[in-house]
This record gives sequence, C-alpha cells and structure tokens, in this order.
Amino acid sequence: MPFNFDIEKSDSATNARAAIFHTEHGDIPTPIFMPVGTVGSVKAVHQAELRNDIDAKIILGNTYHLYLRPGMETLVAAGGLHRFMNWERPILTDSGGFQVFSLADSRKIKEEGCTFKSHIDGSRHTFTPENVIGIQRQIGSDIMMAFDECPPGESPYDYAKKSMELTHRWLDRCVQRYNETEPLYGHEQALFPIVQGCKYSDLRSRSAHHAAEKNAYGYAIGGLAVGEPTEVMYQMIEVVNEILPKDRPRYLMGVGTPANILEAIERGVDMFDCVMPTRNGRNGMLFTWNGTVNIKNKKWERCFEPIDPTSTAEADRVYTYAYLHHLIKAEELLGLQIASIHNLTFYLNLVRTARRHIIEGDFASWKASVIGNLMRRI
RNA sequence: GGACAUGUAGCUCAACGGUAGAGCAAUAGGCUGUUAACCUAUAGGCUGUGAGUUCGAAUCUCACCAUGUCCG
Repeated sequence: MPFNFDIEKSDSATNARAAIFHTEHGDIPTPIFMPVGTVGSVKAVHQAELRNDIDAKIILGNTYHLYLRPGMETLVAAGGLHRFMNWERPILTDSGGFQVFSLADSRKIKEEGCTFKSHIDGSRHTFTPENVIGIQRQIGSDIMMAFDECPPGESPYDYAKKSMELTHRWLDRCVQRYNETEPLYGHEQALFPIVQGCKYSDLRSRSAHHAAEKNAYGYAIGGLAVGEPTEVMYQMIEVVNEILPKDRPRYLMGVGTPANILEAIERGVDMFDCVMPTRNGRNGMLFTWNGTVNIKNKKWERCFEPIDPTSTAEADRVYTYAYLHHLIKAEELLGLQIASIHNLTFYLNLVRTARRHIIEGDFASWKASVIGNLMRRI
C-alpha cells in the first residue's frame, strides 16, 4: 500500500518514533534526512554516490526552480523528474512557497496566488494552489507539497495570522485540485499540507488542526528556522506535534543542524531536509560526531588522517583532511564533491543511528551523550 | 658601455604636490523548505636606497641600486 506509515517503535521516554514510510519508489526508514536537489541535482554529488555511498532514501526537488528551468515541456517530454535525472528512489518537491518568501523583492501575493519575476530572465509568472499541484503532477514527485506562504520568523502577530489564513485557504484549494487530478506517470503521489503560524502557539495550534482535517498521508511543519530563536522553534514543534495525527509522518521543512535534528526527532518529527550539509560543505564546513570543522583553517594543512575511516562513503575513507584542505583552498571541484559527500553521509548516518537507538530503547540517553559535541567547533 | 622605461601590501596595479587604496593571496567568521563553488571581517606599506627643492614629496630634481627593453 503506498504511503502507509508503519511505526516500528515509539520511544517510551520521548515522542521519538522509528517507522517505515512506504512509497511506490521504495521504502523510507524514518527518521530520515532528505538531501536537497533543487534543480534536479544534489549539487556536486552524482546519483551513484547518492545511492551507494550516502545511501539517500529520498531527495528533494523544487517546483519553482524546475518550472523555470528546464521547464515543464522538457520534464513532461522526459517522462517526469525521476527519469530525467535517473533517480529511481522517492522524490519530494517543495512547492515554491519558500521562494515566495525568499524572493520577496519581486513578488506580489494575492488571494488568487503569487505573481513573481523569474530570477533567470525577469519574465513574469503566477503560481496558484491549482497550477502548483499541476506542475508537481508533471514533475511526478512522490510527495507534493501544498502551496504556502512562509513569512519571516519575526513577523508581527497580525501579519502571521493573515498569512496563515491565506495559507489555509490555499491548502483547501490544493487539496481540491489534488483530488480532481490524476498522476501522469503511473505512481501515486501524496500531498502534504504545511502548518504555519510563525512563533505564536495559538496560531500554530489552529494551523495544525486545519491541516489535520485534511486526512493527508503526511504533514509538514513550515516557517521555522527563519530567524526565530531555536528554543521557540522547539516549542512550536511541540505544540504542532501534539495535534498532528500520530500515525502519519511529520516533516520539519528546512531544518537543520545535527543538533536541531536530534531535538526535533525527540519531539516526534520524522522527516528533514536542509541545504546545510551541501551548501556548508561547498563552503568548507564539515560535520562530524566531534563537532564542526572549517577545513579551510590552516591547522588542517598537514593532517594526513582520513576524513572518516569508518564511513560508508569511499571518499571519506580514502581522502585526508590535508588533501581536502588543499582542494578547497585551490577551488578544485573535487573538493566540493568530497565535502558534500562527507556531510550528506554524516547526516544520513546521524538519522540512521538515531533510528537504531529509538528501536533499542535508549534514544534519550544516547542523544544526551552526543548532542553536546555535535555543534562544537574543532 | 649607452639610451629609455619601471621600482608602492605576498602578487597585479591605483593614487601623479596636500602625508597611500583596490583586486587577488593570507588569516578568521557566517551559512537552516539553495538566486549561495557564496557572503562578511581582520591583518598586511617609514611608497628600492640616499640626498635635495617645497610649508608639505609616492608624486618634482640629482646620485646610487635593482629589473626590463632596445642600441652598441
């Protein structure tokens, strides 16, 4: 059955759980981290490494970016994004809601939808809840996201409320269009509603109730890690997860650091995505169990130890800190590849290890023992 | 040996009478549903050396040193 969420083990001491989320492109063990592949490519990582070394179970694409380039004609002619990019496992597409927020310069949000100017050629386009569902049908993602507005973290209450209510009306329209359309490529597609409400508990609560009414295959928590204090983010997750159905996956959008992810898993989140492992990797930052490394720092110049001798990724086992230091300083493309592979492998290993401890029943003590080191700078 | 040119931050160059700036390199920091192989900060120069003109010289003059090009 597509999109069944089979919970293997719920942690007794926390809200963490270990499950399998079934899709027609394969099973996703949760908690899971999903590498971001905005334009049909996880930057600097090719599919064989994603599959074998990193062992990503699902990746992201972005509706806004794919719609602008290569465009829907090409994607439909290719037979959807899976075939276009040679990725057989599940794909989740973000709806472009975040771009509505981050490309605020040239946007106009109205009841009908959002008009914006392409950052590529300046051409004008409109996204509505209806056509965003249509575009995601054409992309053929396994999990489609509702079209939402993602307001800044420090938005005042009135704006947060208005924005959330608009997102709710847009969700109603997304669900309607979802129900009246069919997949184009023979595999079922899920639609995840997105909970908004900024840092206001009452709004978050209302939004979670509104989303839960849709009886969806899964739910997303959006609008976090956008400028509000981290503690507020954790509180909002608690408020929302109290309301969202326990037997469906919960996806915390765009988060985050390894520590953020463990805290959110403890609060009952199952799915994560973030550009941090890939972007920060390209910019010379490595995540490890002992803390974060700025590989550009002079102190790595002569460190001839392998990046991680026990890693599932060959690059981690065969290349040294000193070599990666050299490659990144020299702006060699191989450096971007190694750093990206390392960080994604670490993130997938992080959630895999968390999952194992949930099943073994000692998640809370394990988390407490590792979390202090994760964000330390070394 | 001679003529001409050029000597300014590690490198490439600005500033051409009012007491030195940039890019790159260096050294750090940042990055949370990717417009990001990106952005920010810091450090680094008694302007080749010595004398002179001037209220004031990287800037004008002279000598020397170095480098380059050309001519013998």
